[in-house]
Amino acid sequence: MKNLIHPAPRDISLPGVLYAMGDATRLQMVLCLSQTDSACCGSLTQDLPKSTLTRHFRVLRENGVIAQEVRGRQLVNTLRYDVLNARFPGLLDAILNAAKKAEKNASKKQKSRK
Amino acid sequence: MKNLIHPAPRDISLPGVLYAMGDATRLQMVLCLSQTDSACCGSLTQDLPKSTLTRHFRVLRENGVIAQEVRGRQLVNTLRYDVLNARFPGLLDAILNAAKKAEKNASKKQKSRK
DNA sequence: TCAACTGTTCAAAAATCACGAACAATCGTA
DNA sequence: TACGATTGTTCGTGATTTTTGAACAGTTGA
Repeated sequence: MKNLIHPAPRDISLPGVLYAMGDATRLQMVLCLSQTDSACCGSLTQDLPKSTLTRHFRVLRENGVIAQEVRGRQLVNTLRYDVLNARFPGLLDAILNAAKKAEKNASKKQKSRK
Repeated sequence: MKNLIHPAPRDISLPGVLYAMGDATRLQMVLCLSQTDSACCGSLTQDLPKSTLTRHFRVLRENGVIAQEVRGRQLVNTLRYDVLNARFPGLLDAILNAAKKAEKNASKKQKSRK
């Protein structure tokens, strides 16, 4: 019933990946997936309406950043780590490291973007 | 007369940087600046209207990716390489390397994003 | 079967983006 | 100084994208 489109590795574009992660909410999602490998990020689920989350996950998926798999009545999201790493070596780690650092700083003091 | 706002290094946000580069045109600009260190990218200047270029450069500047300096009647754009590298180690190189590779592939065969 | 749960779709409002036209500042030259 | 050419900005409008609530659809467990 679900038609989840995932781009093939060769169809993952660099601007697409950067765009997908160039949003504070989505970056948080990716960071969360990289650490917990869980289906969903509970902390975000509480803050934003469902339809907004649906869209953010779709953007991440359509740009090749995550994979989504139907499991029962919920969707399991996983970071396409190996695929991304093969296609853009070092990129994901650099982003994740920077995001982790930024998160640590933010925990001391609130920050906003742009 | 010009009021060119440049964020301080500590105010450069990761989502902001990714967002700024998450656009094919702007990524091209950054790649161009990384290679030629010239004021402007001639190939782009021809394709897009001036007002659009103004906006793209502004997005890059306001998100801390480039610096703009008035020199006579033109603007000199430079990549804030050292600043970005200090703040997000490895990130810029990973992006630039990926962009270079993508550019090479694109030269054989036309590609589009998203 | 049915209620709870998870997520999608749809539509409308808000925000952002692209771009042409008019404008502003600077340079070189007379 | 005056003027034309050059370079880039600002503004307004239409197009596109994003957000979000409300209604809907599929799955699970009792």
